[in-house]
Amino acid sequence: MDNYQPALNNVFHALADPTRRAVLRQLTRGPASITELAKPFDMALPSFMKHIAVLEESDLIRSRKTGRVRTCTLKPRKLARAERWLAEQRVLWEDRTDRLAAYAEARALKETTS
Amino acid sequence: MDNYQPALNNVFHALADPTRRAVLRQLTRGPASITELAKPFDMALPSFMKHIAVLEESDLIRSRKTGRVRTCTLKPRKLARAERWLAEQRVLWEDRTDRLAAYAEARALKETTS
DNA sequence: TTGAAAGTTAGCCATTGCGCTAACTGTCAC
DNA sequence: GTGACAGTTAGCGCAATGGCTAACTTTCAA
Repeated sequence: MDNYQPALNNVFHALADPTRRAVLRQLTRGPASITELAKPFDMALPSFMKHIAVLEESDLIRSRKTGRVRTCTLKPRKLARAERWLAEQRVLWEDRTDRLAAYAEARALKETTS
Repeated sequence: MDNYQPALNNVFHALADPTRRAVLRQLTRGPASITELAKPFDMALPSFMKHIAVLEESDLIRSRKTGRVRTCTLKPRKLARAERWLAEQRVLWEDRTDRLAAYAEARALKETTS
């Protein structure tokens, strides 16, 4: 079932912000430093770093510091997990609508033949 | 690009709460009334109804009142959109890792033949 | 060795999120 | 028509979110 699943809480929360989604998208093109990632955004660095922290706590990215530059990398496992949860709901939903459609069809058929 | 996309903000925010995810899952089994949906949760009704409001504002469910009972229905279009966004990122990332793998392989081959 | 670059820490502020209780409005069943 | 049932409204409290500035640390390059 959907018992707790705190990982999903974090991941979906992280995804709920457009800045963070844009960062993830940028990281699909490869690793990047904080300032590189921050460049497109009209935002003070400390504010931006909070977004990075959220992404890292949700395990969607990893970051490693060498010298004075911190490099971020995408960590797509949790992204895949979120996708799987959504796909699962869709399947449940589709199964149900399929059954409904089949039922309706059977009913309609019975109607015409009776 | 990921320009704004306020719909995704709402959808991911809605999905970030385990109560709301559980409600969605329940709704895959078919429409249900508010009190029916609320039953599994140890929560006052007004609190629960805020969750319903969030789900409705994010366009993940629809609700309609007849008599004194309000019935909720899943509205899976936005769920599909969220899934698509995630799949898109995965594809971008996989493309990139494929190219990297191909590059590494080509390099390794060149190494052994030189 | 000194100045700029890249982060980092600390602290402030306004808004939103998520829970509660109390009291109210309709509707249904008897 | 009266009581219970299903939901709704209003308002409170606290923690988290998402932005800011100011000041600091560490590293690199000239």
